[in-house]
Amino acid sequence: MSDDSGMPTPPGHRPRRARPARRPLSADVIVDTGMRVLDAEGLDAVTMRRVAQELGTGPASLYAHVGSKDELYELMHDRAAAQIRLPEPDPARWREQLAEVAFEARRVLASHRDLARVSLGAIPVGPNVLRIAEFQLALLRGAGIPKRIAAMAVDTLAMYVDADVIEGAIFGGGATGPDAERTVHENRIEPIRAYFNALPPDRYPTLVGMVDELVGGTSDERFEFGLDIFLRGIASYAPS
Amino acid sequence: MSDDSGMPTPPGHRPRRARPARRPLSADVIVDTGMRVLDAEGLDAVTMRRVAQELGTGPASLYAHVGSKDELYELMHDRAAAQIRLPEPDPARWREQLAEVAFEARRVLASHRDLARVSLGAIPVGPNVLRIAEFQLALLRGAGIPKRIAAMAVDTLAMYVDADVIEGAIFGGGATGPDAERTVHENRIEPIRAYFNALPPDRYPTLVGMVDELVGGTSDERFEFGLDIFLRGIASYAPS
DNA sequence: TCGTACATACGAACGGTGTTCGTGTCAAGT
DNA sequence: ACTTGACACGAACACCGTTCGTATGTACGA
Repeated sequence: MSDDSGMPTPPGHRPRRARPARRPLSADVIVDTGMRVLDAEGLDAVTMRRVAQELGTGPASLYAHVGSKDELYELMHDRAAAQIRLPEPDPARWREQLAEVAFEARRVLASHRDLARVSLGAIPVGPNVLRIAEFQLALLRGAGIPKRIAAMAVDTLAMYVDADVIEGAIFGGGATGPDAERTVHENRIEPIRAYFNALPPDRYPTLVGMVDELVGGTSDERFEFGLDIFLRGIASYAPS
Repeated sequence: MSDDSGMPTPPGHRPRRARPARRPLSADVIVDTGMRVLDAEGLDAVTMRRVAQELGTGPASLYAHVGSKDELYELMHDRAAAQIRLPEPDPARWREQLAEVAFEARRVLASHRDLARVSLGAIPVGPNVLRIAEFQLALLRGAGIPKRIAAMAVDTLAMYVDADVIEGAIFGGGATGPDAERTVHENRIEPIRAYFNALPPDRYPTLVGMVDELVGGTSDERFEFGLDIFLRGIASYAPS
């Protein structure tokens, strides 16, 4: 990436365009730019106009390479799914490996702000999301889980990961600084605790007696809790 | 509801307004109207302008009663939660009752199109969603489930219901007619099956061998499957 | 009964959105 | 050198959430 800003136009070099040597537009650079905006400002900031502006052009230019905003979102989702690393399959350790993949998928998805909103309720079609599904299905089938159960398990597992990331994204909000956790706690958690504590105890007797447990649990704890229950349940369908 | 359309204005009755005897605007009628639009055309159709138009006024008038569109959405969500019927608590049947509530919540949420998108990732604050939470917590605590586990369980359960309804909403789309199921099958399921069948078997060997199981399972089957696993997992934390 | 004060209603506008159309421009093929 | 076809993009359309200032009807005090 050379930086020619500040250089005057050489004489005789009639600029062939307003922006000389324009970068070739393509679906890839559009998705790239979308990911940059996403990571910096969240999914709602990823608009056609914003991405076009970032590329130094207008929104109409994008539609030659991306069918619609939703299609761009799906391409971004598959791009993110490409970052999910899969271990070498080891059928003997299928439960551990399924948990590994779930954690890894959660980590990657959560690292891209609220991108998970796209994947929840979207039918997996991209090559990378299918790659994950194939891995999980192979693991389950290798463990002797029936087809019907394996199919439902993969669906439910993806749903669980997506939903958890979405829930986590409404807190964090994306600010990942050194004292981000403290700020989040003060600004988000504390008001909720106060609200719950102020609830009428005669109407919600059990709830007000559990405020600490309700607002206190870490997102990681809750994820691991649900994942463990789910995997134990699946294991009950395995032979042996 | 009388119908005075077609009647001329009686002489001497100067209309006090352009729309005589205007109905009083209030948060309640705004939420009512929002629910009507939601049920008819889906959440995306519920815009400030659309609701205002339905009420024969402009969008600015709504802001005297509802703080923002998001607040309207939350009010609508709580209104829907009011329709969830809870059984008489019976601690001895806590597992069955928890399943009952989950099914009932799913039924009600699904009957309002994609309203579930609002509730996923929203902190429960409305009186009606808190009423559900209180019921579930009381049931779990009554069964001897530890506070920490019970808190995570209701969180996860609500998340599961919401995510399932959202996933279901991208199919159905809301069209609930006599032959709706057949149409959905032809227009949505069949293309997906075709796409999966056309996938390269060398890259996705396990997946292409399970197409029927992947696209075939009913939404109800899958929900019951996950719910059963989850409740069995929770039960393992109960004493006895 | 009249005048005033107040809460509500709302027209108009601001700055944004996704998407389409028609035109313009470039580079490769003949 | 000329044609052709793909791509870029300015302008516009029809929406969106939200705010501001003004108009209006009602209730109340004098």
